[in-house]
Amino acid sequence: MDPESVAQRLLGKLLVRIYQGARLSGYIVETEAYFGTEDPASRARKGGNLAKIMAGDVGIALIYGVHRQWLFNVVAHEPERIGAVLIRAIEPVEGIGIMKKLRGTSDLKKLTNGPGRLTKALAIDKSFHGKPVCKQSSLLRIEEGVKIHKVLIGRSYRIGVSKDLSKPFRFYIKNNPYVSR
DNA sequence: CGCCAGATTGACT
DNA sequence: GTCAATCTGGCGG
Repeated sequence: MDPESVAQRLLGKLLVRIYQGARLSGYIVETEAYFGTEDPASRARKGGNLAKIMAGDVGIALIYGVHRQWLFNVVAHEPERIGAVLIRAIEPVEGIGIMKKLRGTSDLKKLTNGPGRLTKALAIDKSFHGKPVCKQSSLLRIEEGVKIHKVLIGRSYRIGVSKDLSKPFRFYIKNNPYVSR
């Protein structure tokens, strides 16, 4: 399936991290789709390891490091193509106390409302790079969540990229307080 | 191994 | 709103 469709379908799903035996989780409320050579904002555009992973098996975690943060993506694309979905924000559900400790803040609204923030709150680092997120046994996985009605899904251009495509590829749940700024 | 751009965040005016 | 710290990844030498 193409990244654009997957990005929308991931909204409302539960992102689960098993951390020291405890469940940390949150509903995915904001995503962005990234492509291959035709996407000026994608690092896969220039080839390299990231492009290889983005062209490989779907449902694999891709951890991308930038600005001293880890950004969490899931590989998703059609056969013979390149693509991934960036998870930009989640709504905290389980293990909120532990997440606050990992993030070093008690402000619930700012706990996971950004790509770098949610990886810190869930203790996601490069050790998850290349690991599957669709397996029940995985320490980092995506489970069924709540169903999001189509009319509640907003769409905009991607955030923070210097050169975007001519079509908006950011998706978020409208009126949800946990989407990024 | 050095160089440089960048999918961010948090502090400060 | 503005600004700079800080490090990963790709590439050239």
